[in-house]
Formats: sequence, C-alpha cells, structure tokens
Amino acid sequence: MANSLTALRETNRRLITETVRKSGALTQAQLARQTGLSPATVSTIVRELRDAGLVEISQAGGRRHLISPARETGLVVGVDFGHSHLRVALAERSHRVLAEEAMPFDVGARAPEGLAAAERLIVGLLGRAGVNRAEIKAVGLGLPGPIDPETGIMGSSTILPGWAGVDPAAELGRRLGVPVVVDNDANLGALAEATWGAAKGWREVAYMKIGTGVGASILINGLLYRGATGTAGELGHITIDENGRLCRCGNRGCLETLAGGQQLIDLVRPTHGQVTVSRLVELAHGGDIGCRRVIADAGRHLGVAVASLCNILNPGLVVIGGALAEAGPLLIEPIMTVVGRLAIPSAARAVNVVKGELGERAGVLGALAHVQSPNVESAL
Amino acid sequence: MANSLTALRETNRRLITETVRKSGALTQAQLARQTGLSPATVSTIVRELRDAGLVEISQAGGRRHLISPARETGLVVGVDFGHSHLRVALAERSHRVLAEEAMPFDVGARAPEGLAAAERLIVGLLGRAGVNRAEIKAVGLGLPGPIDPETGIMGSSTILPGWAGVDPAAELGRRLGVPVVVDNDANLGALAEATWGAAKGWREVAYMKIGTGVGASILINGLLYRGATGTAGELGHITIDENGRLCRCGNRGCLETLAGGQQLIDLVRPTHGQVTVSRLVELAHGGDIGCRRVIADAGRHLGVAVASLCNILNPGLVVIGGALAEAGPLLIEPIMTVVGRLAIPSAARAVNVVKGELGERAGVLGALAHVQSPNVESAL
DNA sequence: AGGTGTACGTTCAATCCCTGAACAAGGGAG
DNA sequence: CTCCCTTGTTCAGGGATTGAACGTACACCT
Repeated sequence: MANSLTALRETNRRLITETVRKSGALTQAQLARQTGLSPATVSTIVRELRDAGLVEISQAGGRRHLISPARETGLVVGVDFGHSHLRVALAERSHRVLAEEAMPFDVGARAPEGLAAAERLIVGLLGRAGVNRAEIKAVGLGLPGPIDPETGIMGSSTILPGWAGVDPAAELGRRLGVPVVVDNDANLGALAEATWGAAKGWREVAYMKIGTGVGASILINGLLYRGATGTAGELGHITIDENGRLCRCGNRGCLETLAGGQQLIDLVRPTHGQVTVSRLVELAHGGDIGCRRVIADAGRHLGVAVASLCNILNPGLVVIGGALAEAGPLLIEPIMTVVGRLAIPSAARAVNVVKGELGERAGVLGALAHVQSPNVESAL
Repeated sequence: MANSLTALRETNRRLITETVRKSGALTQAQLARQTGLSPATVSTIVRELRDAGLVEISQAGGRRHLISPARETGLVVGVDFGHSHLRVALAERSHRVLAEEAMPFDVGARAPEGLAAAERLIVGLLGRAGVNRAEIKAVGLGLPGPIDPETGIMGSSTILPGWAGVDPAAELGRRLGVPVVVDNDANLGALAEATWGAAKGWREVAYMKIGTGVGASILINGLLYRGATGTAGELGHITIDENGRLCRCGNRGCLETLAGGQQLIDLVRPTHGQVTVSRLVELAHGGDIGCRRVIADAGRHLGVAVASLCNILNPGLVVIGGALAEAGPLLIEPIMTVVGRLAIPSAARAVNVVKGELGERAGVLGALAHVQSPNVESAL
C-alpha cells in the first residue's frame, strides 16, 4: 500500500504542489526541470490539481501556462503572546498578511484572562478588516513557555505561572470554534525567519530569541528539531555560572539570568530608572556608555552558549531575534568574539551570527507559517 | 527519473534487502507482512534478488522458502587507532567477526609510521586467519581526531600532530589496494553502539567516548549528524572553566582537560605513580578512595556538558564509552546528579545515561559497520 | 514583413510496476 | 483420512511514467 503506484502518484502530486507553493508561480516546463519529472507527467498532474482546485492556471504569453498556488479561500490567524505584549495577525493562506495588531499585555496574568484578551483582539481585528468570523479556518498560537508536545499542555509551572496545566490550543479553539495549533514562541520565530527572513535557504540553523527571557530553537536539515521529548533548544537555561543568580526555572546561573532582557533592565535601573528593553537598546545606539556595556556583557554571556552550541551542533547560521537583537553589532560582535575564543576553530569559522530580519513580528508570522504547513517538523 | 517507476522498484528492492538483512532469515509471507507489499510483488522481487545473488533461498518445510542475506563473498576490515593502541578486525559482510587483534601504539607517531603499522597488523591478521589478501573488499578506518568531511584530510594539527594534512583513507587505500572509508573514532563508536550495543533502537542519542581524550558524536533520527561543516558533536572541547588549563585544542578549560583520561592520570600520579586509565578504574573498583574521587570529579564535569547537551538536543539516551566508562556507576551517578541539577527538568527526566556495551571494541566494530553501510549519515 | 528557430504544452502508444484473485502444494488438527 | 490453513506462484487488470510526435505561439534574424 505504502509503496504502490498510487502512492507514487501521490508523492509526485505533493512534490508539484510544494514546488509551486514555494516558488509562487512557474510554467510547466520549469516545473518539469525542477522536479525531474517528464513534461508529460507534469501536464497530467497539473490538470488533476487544477480540477481539484489546488492550483490556478493563467495564460502567460505564448503557449506558456503560469501555474500558481490556488488562492485558497479561508483565512488564518496568528497569535503571539510575548512576556509583555499580545500580537495577532490575519492572513490569507498564501501568506499575504491582511491586518495586524498588537497590545501591551502581561503574560503573568492567568490563562483564561490571556485567552479572553486574545479572543477580543482577534474579533476586533476581524471587525476592522471587514472579515466574517466564519472565514477563519485555523489559528496558530505562540506562547513563551514550554508545551508538552504530546498533550499540548503547558508544563513547568515555574516559568509561566497561571498557565500551568492548561491546554491553550483546546481552550482557544473552544472559544473561536476553529482548530488551533500551538507552539512556543522561539520555535515559531525560527520558523518565520526560515520561511521569510534571515534563515531562508539555510539548513542547519539555531535561532535565539532574546526578549525578557531567552528562548531558542533549532532547525536541522531545514526542519524544526524537537528532540526525544520535545524540549530541544532550551538554550536559555543552559548553565553559564553555577553559582549565579536563581532562575525562574529553578536552577542557578542560567543564560537567561545573565543575558535576558529582565536582567539588563535590572542592571541599569539604579542609573537609568525603569526602562524597557527597546528603550535600553535605543539609549545604547544613542551612545549611552552604561547601556552599551550591559549589552556587550550580555553578548559575551550569549557567546558562551553559542560556542557550546557550535561545538555540539555546528550550525551554519545563528539568528538572533527578540527585542535585544535590535542592538545589532553592539550585541553580535561580543558574541562572535567569545565564540571565536571558546568554540573549536573549525566550528567557529563555519558559523554566521546575524540579526533576525522580522523583528518583533517574527512570533506572529511564525504562527501563520506554522498553521499553514503542518509538516515543518523533523520526524521524531 | 528520480520518481519513475524503475525508481519505485529500486526502492522496494532495497526495502526487501534491508528487511532481510536486519531479520536474518524470513519467509516470503513474513516479508510481505513486514514490508506491506503484496505477496506477488515479494515473489517477483525475491526472484530478482536471487538471480542477482543478493539473497539466498533455502527450503524450510512445506512450501516455505527461507530468505536469508547472501553470504556475501568478500570480507571487510576495520581499523581503529586509539591514542595508545591500534586495533584491527576482520569480518564477513554479514557482520560476523572472524578475527580481531590489537597492539599498543602511540598515535603521536607520524602518519606514515601509523599507517605502516596498520598495514603490517592487517597483513599479519589475514595470514593467521588464512585469508587471501584479494578477498578484502573494503576497509573502515577510525582515527581519534577531526577529519574534513569534504576532503578527507586530517585537520586541526594541534590535536594530532604528525597527521595534519594527510589523507589517511587515500594513503591506506594505496597501500592495501582497496577502498578505505575514514571517520573519527567517536562517530564510529556511536555507530557501533547503535548497531549492536546500548543504543540499538534509539533514535536520539549522544555518544561520549572518554579515553585519553574526550570525543563525542550525535545520532539524530537514528543517523549520524555532522552539522553544517562536519564538526558537530565536539563535546570534548566545550568550555567548562574559562580559566582552566590550556587544552591541546588551543582553548582553556575544555571538558577534556577536566575529564579526559590524561588529566585523571596526571591527578593520581603523585599518589599512585604512573598508571593507565584502565588501571585507575580497576583501583577505583577495588575501593581506592583517591581514584574514586578523581573519577567522581570527572563525572561531575561530564555532567555539566551532558546537561548542556540535554538542554540543546534533548536526547533520549547518552551512551558513555571509552576506557573510563568501565568505571560504571562510579562515573555515571555523578553525571546524573549534575544533569539533574543543571538541565531543565523535563530534559533531565527524559535522558538515560548508560555505559556502552561494546567496550574497547566499539571503535573497530564501528569501522566495520561504517564500511558496510554507506548510508548511515543524516543528509547534510 | 517574412521566414526560421525555439520553447512550450498536449496526446498517445509503449513500457514498467503493483495488486487481487485464482491455484497448486504442503503441513497440522481433529 | 479429511478439512482447513498457510505459503508461494501465475496471470490478467489497472495505474503511472516516459519518449516521441505534434500543434502552437513567440522571438529573432534577414
């Protein structure tokens, strides 16, 4: 069954749809060359796909037919909970974003309030975009905490108290009446950068999101890697200083306690008063010596973790996202310096460390990417 | 071409040969059930394979035919250079080891001498086994240092001086007149444990070889993972103590300088005189408090690295190999303790740390495994 | 402007492959 | 001994891919 002829056909159908989806618009000849199939096969499969409504065909000069992914009816919504904000986006399936909106929100609140706020924001966005609620086909949801990949339930109550034990996907799905897929914000950010941003085309990638906390995610062979039980990529809680400050994860001296945005804010409070991470970065760009210093220090701590990562995984690219990434070279140069010193030379030479291109939209765009392509994960 | 009908047939042929090879001997009906193919297909393919000499068929009561992998003609040789020994093995393709031999050898010697010694040992082994040199079809070679995956040339001259810049596979191949595949000893050890030893059936595995130095290798989805440029898994040179001792890799405080066998030997020299790692382990098992202490300390340092590994990769299994692994619980319990303290709880709960089952034969068996199945690596 | 060349998409017969059903052969239970 | 089950083989039937042939439309050169 699995290897029958019909399975082969199915494989080729999928191959063509995928190729079309990725390239946007292609002629049949191009398709044949890219997929390695013969023009004859492409011709018949394209006809099938058109009849099934999966692709659209438009004349394009000469005998050329331009094959493009069908304007899928139905819309999708992405939701991204940050530590201090809530962001939603509305998009066509073809990835075109129609509307987007954010509001400040403290994720420390309890889950029901969070989900209620998300629902209100979504409904409001739909209203302003003039979209009927029934057009929404699916929702992608990002949360800044660990999610059990089996059950979908939020774990580790110490990281996100008020959310422990709830199943956010089921809960939000119940409220909105559509399927909801959930993942943590770092995974979604990685996905977004890999789909549209700095990691496009790279296969071995690490993504680090440095906002209030530090999250991370790994792409292996171009696909999300989750490890044996779904917690791969927790670089934020790697131990940098065994005698360091207590971390909300229960251990001591985690990277997050040294390079997380919260720590940086605490460090400059005596001299600069209460600021946000973004404001801190702004001040650093403006030349503030203290802010530059705490950012550089954070970079050095991050460098230690990235160096470990390089030795273990030897990625070709490390993308830095989150609010602190906006510091750019002020953060990345110290990282590189430390990586050059601590990682084995060949791995250090191989790695590129760059700023993410999607900024604070990475999470919500990743949620859109995730809900539209379920097969983004590396096989368990 | 790639998805043509003939490719489908090729896939199914391979599926059947693989299934046969793994199970040893099967009837056609069992084959059909296991592969999901129809009995008719199995029948024709089995006939093809018999004609091609890839499987053998024997009557087995009733109408049953027992399909078994062909006693492949030709033999293979595995060679494993350790830091202080040289080991070779002779095997049938079906993995049955015919003869094996080891000799002390200092890898610090220059490459030509090392390869000459290997050649002598192989030739001697063939002689004693009564095997003609022409029967050898291929050789697998393991070396305790980094190898450029593109060129096959030994890199990082600081780790294995005397071998830098040489292409050991080509060199040994020239001497013996057969193809030689080369890889580092940690990768081969991992492969061996995954094929016959403690990691059989596991998919997300880290293997650490703690001999004179510390090497490591990672299996993702059951396949060797090499990273973007082939240096993934260099856990031995992860930085544990930034102000620690200089390491031969050029950095400071690498895991190897704290938990490598050489370090342990140095530590007990004042009190116990010059000993080998094996002797040190023996003394510890005998109750020697000093030896127990240095092993436990090494375990704690290893635990720091394994904890990082857990946070980043979330493996289901960590296999400890190399001479120091024989310390068993004396080494593994401290590792687990530290992992429990430093890794995030869900990753720490998921991981099993066990001793390798193949002992000092892991490297040479891995060389045999490697040379017999070229497709053991995760796609780049 | 006209002719020629080239690339594109479609059609069709040929070829290859998997499968279900029918069938022969043997072993085991009652 | 008979019935029943399992096993392996054969054969026709239905799918799928491909190479070759063909019609078409644009581009380019003269």
